[in-house]
Amino acid sequence: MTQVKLSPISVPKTSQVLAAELRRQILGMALPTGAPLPTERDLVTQTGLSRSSVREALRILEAENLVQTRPGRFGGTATNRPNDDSLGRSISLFVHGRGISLASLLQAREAIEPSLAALAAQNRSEVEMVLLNEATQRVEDAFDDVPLFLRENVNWHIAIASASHNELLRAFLTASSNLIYKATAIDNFSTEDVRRQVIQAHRRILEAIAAKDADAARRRMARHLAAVTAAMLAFSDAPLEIDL
Amino acid sequence: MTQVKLSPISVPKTSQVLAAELRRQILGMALPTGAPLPTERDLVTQTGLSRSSVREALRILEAENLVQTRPGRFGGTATNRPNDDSLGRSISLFVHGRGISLASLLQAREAIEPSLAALAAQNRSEVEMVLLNEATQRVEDAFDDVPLFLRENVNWHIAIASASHNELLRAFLTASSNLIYKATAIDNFSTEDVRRQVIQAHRRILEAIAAKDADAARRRMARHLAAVTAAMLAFSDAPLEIDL
DNA sequence: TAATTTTAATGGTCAGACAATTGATTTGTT
DNA sequence: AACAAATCAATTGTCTGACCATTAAAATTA
Repeated sequence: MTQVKLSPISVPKTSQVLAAELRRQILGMALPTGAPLPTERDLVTQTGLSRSSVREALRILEAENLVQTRPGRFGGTATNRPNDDSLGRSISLFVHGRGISLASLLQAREAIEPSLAALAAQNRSEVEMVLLNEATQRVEDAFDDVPLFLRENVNWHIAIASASHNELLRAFLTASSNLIYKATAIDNFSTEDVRRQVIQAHRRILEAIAAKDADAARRRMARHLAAVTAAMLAFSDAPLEIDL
Repeated sequence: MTQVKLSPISVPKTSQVLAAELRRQILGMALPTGAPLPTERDLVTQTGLSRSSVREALRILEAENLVQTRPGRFGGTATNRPNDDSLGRSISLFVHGRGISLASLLQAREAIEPSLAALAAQNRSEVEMVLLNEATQRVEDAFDDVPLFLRENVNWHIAIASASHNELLRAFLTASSNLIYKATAIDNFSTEDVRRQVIQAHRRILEAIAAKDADAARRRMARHLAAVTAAMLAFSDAPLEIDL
C-alpha cells in the first residue's frame, strides 16, 4: 500500500477566490476602463454565493483600484485602470508602515530621477517640451509664495518624469516626490537663497533636455538633487508625518 | 438673506470610514506586528455598525496588507507590516493593468540598480558580504540548470538591493526583477555564452562592493544591465504574461 | 418646452442565524 | 503519570432576507 501524500492545503475564503477570478478576467482581457461588471445580484446568481461574499470580493478589488462602484440606478461596478495615485497609495502605506526615513526617500529620488532626466532628454516630445517650460515658469512665478513654490516644484519633477515616457518610473518618482513634499512642507527649509539655486538648476536641466543631451540632463539633475537633499537633511531629522 | 453655500459633499461608505480610522490607528501608533485588533463583534458593539460593514472594512485593510485575519478560537485580526511582497503585488497590478512593456521594466531596472550597487558598496555589512558571496556562488553552481540559474540570478539582484540598506529602493527593484523574471522565464534567451558573461559580470561587481568602491560598483552594474537588457530585448518582444 | 414628480434598478446597511475552524480544556485509557 | 481522544468555547466564515439610500431615466405637469 502506497501512502497518500498531501502538501498543506490552504482554504482561501470565497471572497478571495471570487476576487481572484474577477481580477484575472479584468486584467486578462484588458477590459477598457469603465467596462461594466455584472451587478451584485447578478454575481450572486451566477456564482451561487451570498451577497456578502460578493460584496467583500468587490471591496478587495476596490482597494486594489481595479474596480469602481457607484450606487443608484444605472450605477454598478465598473473596471478601473490602476494609476499613479493607486500605486502611490500603496507606496505610502509601505513607507509609513515600515517607518521609512526621509533620508531613504531622498536617496530613492536621487537614485531614480537622474535617469528620468536622461530619458526625458531622449524621449521628450515637442508638446512635452512646452509643458516643461510652463512648469518651470510656474515655479519661478511662485518665488515669493513658499508653499506654492514647493507644490509647483513637485509638479516640475513630475513633469520631467512624464517626459521620460516610462510610466513605472514616473509612478515611483511621483510617489517619492509627494512623500518628500508632505514630509518637508511643514519645515520651511526653503530659504530665498535655496529657491534661487533651485530655479537656476531647473533652467540648466531644461536646457539639456531641450538639447536632447541625456548625459548633461542626468548629470545636472544628480547635482541638483544632491544639493537639495543636503539642504533638507541639514534641516529636518524628524520622522515622517502620517497623512493618508 | 444670505445664501447658504455648500461645496460638493461626498458620502463615503461606512466600511471606508471604518477602514480609514483603523488604518490611522494602525499606522499612527505604529503597532508592533501581530498586535491584535478587537474581534469583529467587539468592533460591532464599539462602532454601532453592522457586522457586514465591519467585515468589509477588514477586507479593505487585508487587501492593503495592514491586517491579517485567522478563524477559530483565539484567532481574530492582527496588525501586519507591509513588506516587499505587498508592495510588489501593487506594482504588479499597476504593470499588468497599464500594459507596461518589458522594455519599460528593463529601463526601470537600469535606472535603479546601478545606484543600489553603489549604495551596497557604501553600506554593506560584513555578514551581507558573506551573503552576497553565497548568492554569487549559487548562481555559478546553477550554470547547467537554466531555470534555476534564472531564479538564482533574481536572488542575486535582490541580495545586492538588500545590502544597499534602502528598503524602498529594494522593494522597487525586487518587484521589477520579479516581473522581468516572470516575463522572460519562458523564453530561454539565456544561452551558455550569456550565462558565462553574467557570471563574470557578477564577480566584478562583487569585487567593487567588497572594496567599497561605489563608483566602480555603479559603473559595472550599469554595464552589466545594459548587456543583459540588450540580449533580452533582442530575443523577446511579447507583451507581459499575466500571473498573480 | 421646461420644470417637476414618479419610478425602478442598483448599491449600502442592517439583523440574525448557522457552519467551519481552531486551540485550549477536559476526559478517558493505558 | 503520560499520552490519546473527545469535548468545548470563541472566533471568523457564510448565508438569507429585509429594508434604506441613491441615482438617472421616464412620466407627468405647468
